[in-house]
Amino acid sequence: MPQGTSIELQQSIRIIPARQVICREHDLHDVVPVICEGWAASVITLSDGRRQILSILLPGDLVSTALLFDDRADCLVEAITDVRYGTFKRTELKASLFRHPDLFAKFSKAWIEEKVQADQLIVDLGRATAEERIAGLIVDLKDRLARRGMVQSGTMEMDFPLRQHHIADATGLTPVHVKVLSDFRRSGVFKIRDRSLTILDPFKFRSIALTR
Amino acid sequence: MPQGTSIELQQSIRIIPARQVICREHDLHDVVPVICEGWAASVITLSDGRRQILSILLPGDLVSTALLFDDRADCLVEAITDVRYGTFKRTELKASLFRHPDLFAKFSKAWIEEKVQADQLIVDLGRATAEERIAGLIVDLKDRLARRGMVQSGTMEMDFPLRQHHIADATGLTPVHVKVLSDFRRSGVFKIRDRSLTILDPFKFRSIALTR
DNA sequence: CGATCTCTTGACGAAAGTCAAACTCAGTGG
DNA sequence: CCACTGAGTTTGACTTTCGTCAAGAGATCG
Repeated sequence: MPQGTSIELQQSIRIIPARQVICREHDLHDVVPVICEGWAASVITLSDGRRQILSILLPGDLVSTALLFDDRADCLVEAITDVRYGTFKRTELKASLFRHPDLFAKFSKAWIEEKVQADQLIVDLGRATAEERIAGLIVDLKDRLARRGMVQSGTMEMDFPLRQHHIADATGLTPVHVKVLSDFRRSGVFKIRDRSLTILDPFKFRSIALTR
Repeated sequence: MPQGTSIELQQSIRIIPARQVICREHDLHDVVPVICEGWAASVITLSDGRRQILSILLPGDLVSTALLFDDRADCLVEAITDVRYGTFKRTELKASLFRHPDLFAKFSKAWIEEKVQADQLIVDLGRATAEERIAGLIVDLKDRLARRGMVQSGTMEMDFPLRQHHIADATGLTPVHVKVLSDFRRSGVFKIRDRSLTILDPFKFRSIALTR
């Protein structure tokens, strides 16, 4: 969200290798992390090992807008790829929010965006079939990457570092049941190779995903 | 959230009978509604008729914190019972948010609460069984009602105006499959009668709901 | 090179959905 | 007072979707 947030804010940069934890559930933090490079995921882990990904974080994403007003993280944040992220001091960020109305506007937009994403996921998990969920996840990622200029406009190709267990955890399915993926590939909707996804039939693809 | 929000804010009171719409998806509003009395639900409707309840609104609830910064409602709000609600002018409310730090604090707390609720629902829909979802819904309602002093402390009895289709829409199940309810009643965990629910075995009940 | 991830497939079972019928319970109007 | 209606609930038989388990085949990485 904070492209062009060139205000006087200090931020320190950190790097985390793939699969490592960026912040833990119930940890206390005086900083707010923002992803600069790589993919991450916020995930809830249940006592019996079941996992649910709440959101996949892409470059430019604030880990959670709630962290601006609460120092207790409410979920685990894991790096999917190697991740470079910056951290803003909460007190400073909060203070400058009041001093800079345009920053505040950007922030409230990020928050609404976050809520819309969450609501969409609720509908997907509550009412969509396995096909619809997976198509929905990929359409969503494609749109968000496109907004960042991270989809090759000609070939519709993009980075796609997700493992099947990521897809399963994000869609509420099991890794094995992601055999729907194979069906998609066989029917020529998209292809995945070398951690990279190409959409072959954008129209058909979007028609599978859930429409409101 | 706004108990004790005794600032100079104007609010007009409206009344809506059960089953009527309080605000429609994509409607534009210059006011922010707050439930004063009765139960309501924010719900997403898909083109083919599938429905998903995003949240059940109880007395004292802001319909959505996002409405403070966006005039476009992102979901339908329906009255479950007869509902009395107040409406604040957005511009006024927003302005006084900056003038009154304690109101801002209350508001950011409401927002975090809203996000925690949404995340919990995501986990329930993504990873919980039918039993766990229904128990989770009821435990959640019980806790929220208790915080409002709306549960009889001795008998653990509370208003419960939800129809089975509400429960189904809230848990991502079908009305018929809510036969799990019958199982619960048979096994003596709670009873429902005359739009009123009594928890008979609180401990067992909470142990069924999903624990993080 | 093992050792660990990762993906794929298939057989089987469990959970949840669909369809249909009967029953309850308020209204409602003759 | 009594059919008539319509929404809501309950039940059972049957189908579909998805999960579980297990095995094997590539990857990938020290």
